Amino acid sequence: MATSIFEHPPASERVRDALRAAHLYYMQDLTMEAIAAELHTSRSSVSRLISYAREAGLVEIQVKTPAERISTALQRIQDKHHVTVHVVPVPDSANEIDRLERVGMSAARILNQYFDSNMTMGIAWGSTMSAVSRHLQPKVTHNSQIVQLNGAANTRTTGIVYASEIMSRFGAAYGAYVQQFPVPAFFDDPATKQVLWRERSIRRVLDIQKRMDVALFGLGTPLSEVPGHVYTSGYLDESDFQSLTASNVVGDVATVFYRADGSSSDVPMNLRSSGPPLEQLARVSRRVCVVSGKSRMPALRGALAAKLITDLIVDEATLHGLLDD
Amino acid sequence: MATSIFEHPPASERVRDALRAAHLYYMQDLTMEAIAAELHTSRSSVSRLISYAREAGLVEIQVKTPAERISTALQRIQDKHHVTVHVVPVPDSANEIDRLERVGMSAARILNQYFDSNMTMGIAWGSTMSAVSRHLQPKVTHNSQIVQLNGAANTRTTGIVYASEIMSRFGAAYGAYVQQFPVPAFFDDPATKQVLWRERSIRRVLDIQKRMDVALFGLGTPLSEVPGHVYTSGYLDESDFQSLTASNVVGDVATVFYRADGSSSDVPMNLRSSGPPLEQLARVSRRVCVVSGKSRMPALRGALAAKLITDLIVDEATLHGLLDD
DNA sequence: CCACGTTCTGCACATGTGTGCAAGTAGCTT
DNA sequence: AAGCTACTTGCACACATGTGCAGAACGTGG
Repeated sequence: MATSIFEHPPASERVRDALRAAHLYYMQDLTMEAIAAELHTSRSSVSRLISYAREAGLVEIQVKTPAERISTALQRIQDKHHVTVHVVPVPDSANEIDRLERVGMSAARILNQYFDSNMTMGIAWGSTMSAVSRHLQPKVTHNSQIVQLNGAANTRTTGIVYASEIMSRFGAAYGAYVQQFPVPAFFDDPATKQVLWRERSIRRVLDIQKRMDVALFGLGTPLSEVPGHVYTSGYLDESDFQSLTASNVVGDVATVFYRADGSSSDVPMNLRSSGPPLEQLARVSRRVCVVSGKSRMPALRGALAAKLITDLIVDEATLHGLLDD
Repeated sequence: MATSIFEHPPASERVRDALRAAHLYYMQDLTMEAIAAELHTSRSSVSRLISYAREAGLVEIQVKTPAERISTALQRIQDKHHVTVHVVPVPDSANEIDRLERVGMSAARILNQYFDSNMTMGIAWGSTMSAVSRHLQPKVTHNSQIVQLNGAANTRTTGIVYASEIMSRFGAAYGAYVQQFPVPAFFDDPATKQVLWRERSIRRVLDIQKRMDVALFGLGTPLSEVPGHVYTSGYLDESDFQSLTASNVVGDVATVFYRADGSSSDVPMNLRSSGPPLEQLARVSRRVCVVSGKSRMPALRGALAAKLITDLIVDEATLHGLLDD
């Protein structure tokens, strides 16, 4: 009876039962009542077991759009940019907050198809990533890690709480090791960055970033009336904005800026940014971008032009704007 | 308003709505009530749409056993025979009929992970395959085909109705082309088989069989008190049974017999069988075997010894018998 | 234009599932 | 052994979903 020394019996028995209940429920279409009888327990316990199975990621549910259901306009976009588009249905009446929330939830579910054991996922931070992180669907993985793509400290706060909260949600959902990146989002002086980038502790993180299998990011935009987190929370000052405008920047990924044509070289701000150069990002084999809201459309067009995206998760209305090109 | 000339509007609009409803339900966790409001329809219609989405294979649900939950005994079996085992939970109290039904249902669901567009699946026939066929989960595929592995005619009937019913259920579930194999299960004279096998119409089918990507089969057993379909329905006569006994046969796959050690050469009956030689079967990249009931255990041991199986779907009780080796 | 059969819709009810709560249980401490 | 906390269980109820049925909408053919 005294078995608590082992990790197995207490929690593991629960997993075993949950697995069995889930199998009977989803694979054999038994009702919870019937399952309760088989497991010699009450129906409510079965309900809880199945909830647990879902929450623990023992059950995977996906909605698949048959290829022939994809509109030709969308097909053209996909072919042109070598991108897989996941359309998130959101009523036109929804406000930006709801929209972001729902896209985030869908993105979180879709993500589970792409992330698995032995993988490294790089993630940016921002309002979009925050939304995604709040809806992550747990999934058991081993030997996987999450690495932060760009620093979050700014002149007002260290940004640690905000970014690390996002990071740790990812870590918790996948049981992955979390690698933070404790540097400012932007350096005041490019030289400081150069120097710091030679530090071994920093290079360790940069190396992990270079080897990541999946990159997950939202898009920032300086143009919108509802700008991203970066543009409102003390990361940029007036001269920075002027610099971005002068460079014709339309958006950013992990605080690295690009123009409408997708180019990002010669943007002075990028020399001071802690995010990965976009050429490097483009070498990651899967690059998942989450976009919500029409205000991000110019940024999205630029990101597509820069070939930054392999998988795009976007709300319906924004996508429709894109189709009109 | 008059658009019924096109194939699109009538049925396709339904698919579109079903897809949207399913997405909102499974990916965004909305209640059917909320979805009804978004789609401007009643809650009951949404319930029906989502049912339809499930039935049409637009939604895929799978229960995944985390690797660390697999018992070491099972792990040993898997490693030894290079096989992936899917355990189907069935209460010990269940009778053989229920057991078969439930294993069949689970097998049908699992199968969807393995069969997709541009694939050819070979299937045997028998009581197990019949059970599987009755529970197939539809899935949209293109350019796929189902090919019958062995003939079904016998001295009493042409077996066409029985086997072709199984076949066509598979075809319907996957939208696949169905290739029947209109020959007897066993020839009276091996020479007849040799001659027929040279016919171009027959060789076409044999060629398709050789190129199949997935083989799906149950196991026959001559030993059981509850024998498989082949052993009870006029396929074999008294002398055939004696021949099998003399050859120490423990089971068959698609009416090709093997011994406990997995060997199948020198079994005279096989010269007259219409099924694919086991050496040929073993070259198929995925070979899914469905087994239900302890009576099939000797047949299962033999099939494992013959390395016929890459994926085994088996009820819990039968598996436990196997683990005691 | 009407009569007919078919399909679709929403209502009302039946069934199935989720959850707050109180009682019970197990492990641990004193 | 009693007392404590943390967790689990089943009940009763609230909520969510499935479905038979009657009427509406649609398409078809007379």
